Amino acid sequence: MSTATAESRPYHHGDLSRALVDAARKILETDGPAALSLRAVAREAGVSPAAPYHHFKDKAELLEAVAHEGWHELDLALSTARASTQDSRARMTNLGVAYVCFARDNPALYRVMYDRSRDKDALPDQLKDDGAYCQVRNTIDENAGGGVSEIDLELATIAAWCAGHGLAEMIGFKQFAPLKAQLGGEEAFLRAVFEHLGMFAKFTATQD
Amino acid sequence: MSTATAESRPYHHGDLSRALVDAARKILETDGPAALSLRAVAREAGVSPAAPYHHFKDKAELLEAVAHEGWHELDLALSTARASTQDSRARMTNLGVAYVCFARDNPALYRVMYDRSRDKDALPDQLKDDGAYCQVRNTIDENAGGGVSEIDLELATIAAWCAGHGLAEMIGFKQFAPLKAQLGGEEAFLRAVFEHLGMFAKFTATQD
DNA sequence: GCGCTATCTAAGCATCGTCCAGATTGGCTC
DNA sequence: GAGCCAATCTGGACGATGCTTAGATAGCGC
Repeated sequence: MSTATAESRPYHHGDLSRALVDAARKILETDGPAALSLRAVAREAGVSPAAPYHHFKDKAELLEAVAHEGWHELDLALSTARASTQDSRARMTNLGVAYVCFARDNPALYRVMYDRSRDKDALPDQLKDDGAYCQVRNTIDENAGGGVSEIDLELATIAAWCAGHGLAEMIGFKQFAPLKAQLGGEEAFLRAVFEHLGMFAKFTATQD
Repeated sequence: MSTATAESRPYHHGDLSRALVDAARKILETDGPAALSLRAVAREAGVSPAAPYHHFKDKAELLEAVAHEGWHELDLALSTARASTQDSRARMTNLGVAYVCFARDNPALYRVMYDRSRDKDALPDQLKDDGAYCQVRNTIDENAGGGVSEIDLELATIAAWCAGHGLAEMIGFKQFAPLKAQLGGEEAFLRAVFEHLGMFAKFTATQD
């Protein structure tokens, strides 16, 4: 038959790549990373288990596409945070808080993003050029007034990024619950930790 | 037959739990986390695929045992690092370097350790009482001369731990290679990042 | 309107985690 | 020392997974 039945999709989907990525993200949000099988994605998209292989080489390549979207959305979140204040010290803390909040609000997506990175032993390349990593570096540079050596700037960015990632992975840990309550909520806890990090102390300590 | 053939083990292994954990660790080191199936572990231990279920409830419980050993060994590594110098500032950096080096030298084991933690949304409990986390907290307390509030001490420990974990997960990333070369090796790179973190700046900045 | 080719399905393979029924045997009781 | 219980281990099975292959379908350029 040339057209689909009332229930089923037409034989050719139209935009399966897009639909598969959307299905994957829906499963991630709903059931978490453990439930994210290629077959489940195909099921969610209403398509046979083999169909995805015409759009992605394997499961890893699908996850790569999902991760790519995640990094893009993280970019946006950091851009917003960076523009949120004029105070150079607060801006840096806001950036950190925004980073961790993104991970907290999209835990499964964030996990996929970093799992892919670890498999490749590398962060996505676009981060360095105009992405989230670049935003952190620029913010540090602005805070320091521009007179920082390239190597110091890079080290400070790495330090900040690692701290943010570590906190992002652990923000939900049960052991932190009492401290969060004591400090008046999760965001207050986050700010306190970031301020304790004293990162960029090298550049901003004299302004204290 | 009552005894085993020349090739095979006796019907009852004797200490299968131990052998299974060892087999799992061997597979982790040799082939990485992706190759770590329960069946492969059983194969490595020379036992049927169902045998492990008489010693561990499921695969997760086996991994839990592996992770437990990993945390214990991390404790030892940090103890050694902590005793390596009298200088309070250097001691803290040494602790961080030792942490990351452990992760670098046991990447698959470290991954299992944290994967288990994320599944439970908690670090292992013994860390708080007399384990690695406790060592970091004590070292910070010593550095600060003891006059730190409980809450500040906790925040600083969390900050340090998160930074260490973040760096541990990314130390192998390709993007850092040029910087490592420029600084004269991986350990020099590590020290530089940790010093840039300026963590505990709150407690030690005045000693600069 | 024809055919090329991208897209999709159906069926199958090896592997996985887990369970069950039954074989084996170490160690306690008498 | 004999006998039995319970812990341990095997073989086989089930459903699910990632991926491949052969063949069905249909959009699109000519």
